[in-house]
Amino acid sequence: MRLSRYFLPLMRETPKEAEIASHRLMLRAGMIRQEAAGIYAFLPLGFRVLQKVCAIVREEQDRSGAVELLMPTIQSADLWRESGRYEAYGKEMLRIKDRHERDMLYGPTNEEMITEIFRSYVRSYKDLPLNLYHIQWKFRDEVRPRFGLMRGREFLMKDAYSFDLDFEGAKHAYNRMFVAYLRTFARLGLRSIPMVAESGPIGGNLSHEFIILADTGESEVFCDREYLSFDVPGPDVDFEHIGRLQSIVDKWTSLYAATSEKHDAAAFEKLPADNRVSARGIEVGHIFYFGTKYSEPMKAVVTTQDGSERPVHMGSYGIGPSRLVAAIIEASHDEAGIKWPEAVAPFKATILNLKQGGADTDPACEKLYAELIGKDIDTLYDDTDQRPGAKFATADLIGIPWQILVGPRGLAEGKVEVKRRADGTRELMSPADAVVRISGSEPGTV
RNA sequence: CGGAGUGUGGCUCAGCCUGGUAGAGCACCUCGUUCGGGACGAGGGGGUCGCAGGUUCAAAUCCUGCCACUCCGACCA
Repeated sequence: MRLSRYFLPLMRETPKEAEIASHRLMLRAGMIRQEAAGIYAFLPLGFRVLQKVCAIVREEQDRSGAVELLMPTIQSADLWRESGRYEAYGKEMLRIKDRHERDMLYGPTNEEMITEIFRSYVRSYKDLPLNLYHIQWKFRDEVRPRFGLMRGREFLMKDAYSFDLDFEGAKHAYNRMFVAYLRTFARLGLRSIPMVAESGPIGGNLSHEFIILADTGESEVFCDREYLSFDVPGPDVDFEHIGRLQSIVDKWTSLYAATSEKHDAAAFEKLPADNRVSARGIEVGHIFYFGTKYSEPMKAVVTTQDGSERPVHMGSYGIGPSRLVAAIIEASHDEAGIKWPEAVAPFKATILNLKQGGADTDPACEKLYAELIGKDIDTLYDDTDQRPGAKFATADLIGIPWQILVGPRGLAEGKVEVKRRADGTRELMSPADAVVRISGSEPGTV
């Protein structure tokens, strides 16, 4: 992409409403625009990142055995009356009437609808287990939206719903998501820690929040330092193997980790002092098992082997990709701007023509640009007539991982300078070596 | 929902107390000079001062109501 043809409305000054780093940087980098309280448009740069986050979420959901579909944002109130939640949900639910005065709503979540879909088609225990998910916009009319995308009213959510014959099956479904979440966040360059969350009406311990540590996190969290060095399951993890999956989950739930609501100060004090991590955290995922809470009232039943009917055991599993975009920035930025992990960077590389219009720099940039595009590397070519300093500032602000500086000084020796945004390293190399270096760089780490 | 604030050009803000022709910096447009860490000169465009009512010869400024947004607290991917 040539910057001169792109739509990248940068801001040099910080809009006064933005208090936290991710909000400030997303506005300054031209990623989002607020349209109303807690409601944002994704501008091209922000949309690219959002799509990359979604792609990774999707890949890991698919890998774990979940099946994607897409449900609508607008739902009928009747469905919610069946589950009893229409009255219970309160003012957070945006209620709408259509032209025939029918009660509709903008979905804050989809348990009812997925249960309705499931019960319409599934009759036999042989069709289980099943996990259906979608990535769709949600609306929750929060009393007080804040922190930009971190706590918006409209937000993108990946929500998955599992259906199993019994508790044992549901537990395996839960474990699949547990491991898929560990992998998803790791691929996004984040270290997530599963923390015990409020369990549903069924009880037990089958509810976890996935928290990432960040100084500007919204809640206080406590955990054992050892979590920070745990290995994340690799891409070859066998999601069908009940025992192996369980042992991974057991390991990741063996140590102390809790949000402030579930914090047990006495248990925490028993850890060696060096192991006590007390920090701020951002919730980026939440999984829970809720048994037959919806399947019973909504009659989502299957016929079992002995011919009887039984309500299915369900669980639901949420990740907020739009919040994740903000969370990644909270976890990785500096004074100059965002430092994207390569896996989600809007562009992998940028070429900065330090003398636009120069007899030597122009053709050198064009050649580099063509080579990177030829290698299918997302590249932003800054071909504007800005001064070099402004180009550096732009590249740093929007956080492109690899910056290729093409100026007369280097070119005189047949070199360009390659800078890595995440760690600030710089190298002088030939343009051909720069292309090789960037195309061969390790993705997924900061 | 309780508390505290803010609305003046695209952005950051001054002007309001003490009413009298709407300002600055950045951004934008034109020309020229520049070009390795947010350039310089000259010229130029752009604002129903959130909305409605009131007071006044006269309202961005004073009064009343409304709306929007932000921040702090209780709730949530």
